[in-house]
Amino acid sequence: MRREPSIMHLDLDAFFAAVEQRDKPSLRGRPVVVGGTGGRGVVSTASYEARAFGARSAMPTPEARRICPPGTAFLGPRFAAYQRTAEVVMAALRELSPLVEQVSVDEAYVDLAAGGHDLSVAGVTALATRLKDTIAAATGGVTGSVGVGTSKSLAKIGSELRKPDGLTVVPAGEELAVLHPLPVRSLGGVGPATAERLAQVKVATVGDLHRLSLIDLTTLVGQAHGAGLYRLARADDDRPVVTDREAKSVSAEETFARDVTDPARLTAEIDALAARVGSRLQRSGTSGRTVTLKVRRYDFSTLTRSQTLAQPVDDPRQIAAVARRLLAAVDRSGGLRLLGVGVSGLSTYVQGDLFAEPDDAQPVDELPDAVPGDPRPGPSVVAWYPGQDVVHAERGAGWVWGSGLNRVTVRFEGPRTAPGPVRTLAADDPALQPADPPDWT
DNA sequence: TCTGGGGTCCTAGGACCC
DNA sequence: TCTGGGGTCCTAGGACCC
Repeated sequence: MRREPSIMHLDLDAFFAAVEQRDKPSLRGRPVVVGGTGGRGVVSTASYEARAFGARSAMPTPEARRICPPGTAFLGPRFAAYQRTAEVVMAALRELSPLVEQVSVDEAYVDLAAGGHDLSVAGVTALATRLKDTIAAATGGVTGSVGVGTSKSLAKIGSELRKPDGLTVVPAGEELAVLHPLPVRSLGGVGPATAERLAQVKVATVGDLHRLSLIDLTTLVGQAHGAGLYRLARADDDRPVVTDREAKSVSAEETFARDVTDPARLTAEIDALAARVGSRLQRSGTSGRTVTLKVRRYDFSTLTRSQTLAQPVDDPRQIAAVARRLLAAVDRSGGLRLLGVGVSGLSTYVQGDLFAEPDDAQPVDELPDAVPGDPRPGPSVVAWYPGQDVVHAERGAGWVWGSGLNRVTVRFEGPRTAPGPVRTLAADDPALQPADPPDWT
């Protein structure tokens, strides 16, 4: 918590719908719902006119169609248009301070202390008022709600307080007076499950929360979460505004219009998802070691299966190969509603001869025992080409294709643009060397 | 005519290592 | 033939956010 209200939070109002109303004047003043328009779609954003009829984000679109009047516009999203508009807004924020943290397309924090501003209440109020005008003018009428406070959480709560087109400055010293009457759901990190647990011990407002001990709170909702809420209830929040965070995972998923059983179709879907993930990884110059498959069954039960590889991947074919194997091990009877493919454990792509292709590889019979006669399996990574070439060969996982005991089929990493061939090696091939001789002591 | 898609963070158990 | 404890990695699931 700072001594002056120097953190600003901006939240664009009903953003997707507002862009649609800006671009299509006939929609202005009318209920607009943006989101999936199919039978399994959900609402991304409802305009305020549509909210008056009960339409909400995350509501199934068919339900929104039931409750909204005739004449309501149901539109699929145009992400490129939203992105372009958001960039105009973010540029306006960067005029205020170099420290801008974009949290999503339509939301950002600004550290005003890094911008050399008058941080009095009057000063930040005038600043925020000018900003709102600037945004409306630059975007052609999109409005935003602004909160300014002594911490991120107070700024965010401030921007929620008077929506749409609102402005709230929480002066230093008034944090608890603002916070305590609010429902616990106002705090970031309190969703339906946490609110329900808190309700069971008669905690409804942040003020109620303030009366719980740290021990009670962590017992109720867990270590990290409890400690975080304990601090938030006291306006104790020193999280900095950070310019850019590295992505930790990349994923793509798809809900099918109707449940899918056909194995060929499922394979094709996995390939398509892996292609999207792989190309995004390659475009961002990154790759990751853990491939995750997500499956939602006909009954909405959802599970994930993941595998961590010896080396990071960004090649769609490799990602797809792992995802397909993971899918093979899950029960698909009854049909699948959704498939997803993700890559995590990201690292900046390692360039160079590490991925060069070996020019020779020969067939053989058996993997070496790590210790002759010892029944325990050898190390999982069985082979490295001397020098630059890497062989991924893991028993029972990774790049072993054809898991017979007597031979191992190994995929050689090729250059990024052209993955190497699949070959079969034998254990007495001099190229195969245990990477890490085990130490049984 | 049920419940998207893209993320982040946390927890818990087991394996493994020292 | 008795057995601690900490740390890290991996997997799976859950809560939450926009």
